Amino acid sequence: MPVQLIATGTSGLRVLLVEDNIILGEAVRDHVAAADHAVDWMKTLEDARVSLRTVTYGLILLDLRLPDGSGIALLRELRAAGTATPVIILTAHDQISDRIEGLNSGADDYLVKPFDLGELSARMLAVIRRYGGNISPVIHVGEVKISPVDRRVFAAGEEIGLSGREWAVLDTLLARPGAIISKAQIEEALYAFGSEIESNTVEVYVSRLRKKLGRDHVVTVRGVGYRIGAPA
Amino acid sequence: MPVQLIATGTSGLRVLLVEDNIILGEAVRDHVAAADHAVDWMKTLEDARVSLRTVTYGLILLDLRLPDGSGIALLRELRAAGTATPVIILTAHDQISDRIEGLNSGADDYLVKPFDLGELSARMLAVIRRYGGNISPVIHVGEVKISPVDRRVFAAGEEIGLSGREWAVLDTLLARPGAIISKAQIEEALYAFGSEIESNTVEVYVSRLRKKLGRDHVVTVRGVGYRIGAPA
DNA sequence: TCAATCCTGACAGGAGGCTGAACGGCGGCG
DNA sequence: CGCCGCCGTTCAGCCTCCTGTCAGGATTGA
Repeated sequence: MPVQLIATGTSGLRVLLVEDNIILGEAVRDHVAAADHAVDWMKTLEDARVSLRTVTYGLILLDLRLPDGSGIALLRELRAAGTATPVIILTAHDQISDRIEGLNSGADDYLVKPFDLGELSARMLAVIRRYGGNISPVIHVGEVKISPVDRRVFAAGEEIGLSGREWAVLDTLLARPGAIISKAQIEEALYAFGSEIESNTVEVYVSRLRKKLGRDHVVTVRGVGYRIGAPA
Repeated sequence: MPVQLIATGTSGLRVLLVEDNIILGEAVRDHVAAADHAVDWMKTLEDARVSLRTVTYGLILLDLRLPDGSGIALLRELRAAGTATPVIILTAHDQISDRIEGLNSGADDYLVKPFDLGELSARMLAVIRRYGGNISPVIHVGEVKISPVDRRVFAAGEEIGLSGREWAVLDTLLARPGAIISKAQIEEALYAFGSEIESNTVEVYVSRLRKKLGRDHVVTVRGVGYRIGAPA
C-alpha cells in the first residue's frame, strides 16, 4: 500500500471554493483539483459557514457576490475569529470598491473575473508561499488521506475519528514515513518522558489504528518497531 | 571528471539541485547553502542538462518527477557518459518502483519525501564520505540493493523482508564488503559473547539469506568463512 | 575414492505481537 | 447529582513467525 505525501508546495491543500456561478465554479474546481488539491465547492455563504465549522482549509477562494449575501461578511467573520487561512477573493471587473474592501477585510490577494486559470495557479502559489510552512499538507497512505494539521483522517470517502492517543501514534509514524519507528520512540511520543508505562499500550493502539485505517497501513517490523506504508 | 571534492571536508561542495517544487526546493537550497555548499537550483531537466554541460558538480540532488520528464533519464545519461558524481534521488513515498529504478540506474542513495532536513544532511555526508573511501548508505550487491539505515533490502524489483538474525548476518558481512568473514566472527555478532551455540546456525542463516537474495550473493570460502559479492 | 565441509528441508519450541474484554476515570448532559 | 458514553490502560489467551537443532544429502579438495 503506497504512501504518498502531497505535502510539499502547491499540492495537497484543502481548498474551499465559494462561488455561485456554475460554469466558473466547475472550471476552477477542476483546475484546482488537477493540481492535486482537495476542493470543497460551496455555492452559498451558508453552506460555506457550515463547512468551515468542521473543516480547516489551507486556502479559501471566495466570490464576493453570492446569493445570500456578500463574501466580505464571511471574510470578516473569519478574521474576527482569528482564522489565518489565506483567502483569495474573486471579483467582477467593475467592482473595484469590493476589491479594496476585500483586501482591507483581510483577503490575501484577489482575482478579477474573467481570469486565466494559469493566473489562478500563480496567485495560489504566491499566497501559499507567503504562508511558508503553515499550509496544511495532506498525506496519502494508500486509500487513506491524513491531514496532520487539522488532525483529520479520511478513508473510503468517510472521515474517520481518531482518539488522542490513536492520533499520537499515527503522527509519530508519519513523522518519517517509511522509516522504522521503534515502540520505544512511539511510547516516548505518547508519554512525554519517563512515565513508566509497562505494558503493551503501543501494540493496542497500533491494533486500533489498523482496525480503523485498514490492516496494511501499519507494517510490523518484528523485533524492531513499526513503519507506515507498504508491507515487504 | 568523476568526483570533485573541495578540500574542506564536507563543505564547499558545488551541489546541483533539480527539483520543480518551489517550497521544497527553497527549503533544500537554503539548508544546503547553510552548510556552506554552493547550490545551483534547476527546476527542469532541460535547465539541469544545460548546467551540467559547463559545470562539474560534487553532488546532485535529483527529483524524479519533473515537468519535462523523468529524472531517471538524466541519471542514465550521466552514468552512460561515465560521470561518477554522486546522485541522491528524491522520491515520493508511493513511488517505490521509481526508487528501485533510480538505484538501478546508478543513484547512490535516495530520500523519501517528506524528509527531515537533518536526514538530508546525514545522507549527503554519507554519500560524500563514501567517495572519500567509506561505505555507501545504499549498498549494491549485484542486483540487490541494501539500505542499512532503514534495514531494507530490495531485489528483483521487490522489497525483501529479513528476520532479525538474517539481517544481522547480512549486516556483518556488509561491514567489510568483499572481505572474508569467518563463521566465528558472524557467530560473535549474532550472540553477544559466550552464548553457547553449538550448531551450524550460521550455515543455516547463510542458506536462508541466499534463498532470499539469490544464490550468488554470499560466497563460501571453504574452510575460512563467507564473503559478500559476486563469485571470484 | 574418501573425508571433511557445507547445504538445506523439516520440525518443535518459544518469543513477540495481536486483540477482545474489562475496568476505572473523566467530562458532558439531563 | 446521577447517568452515560468515550477514552486510556491493563491483562490474558491466541496465533504468527522466528529460531536453533538435526539429519541426510551435496560438494569440495586431496
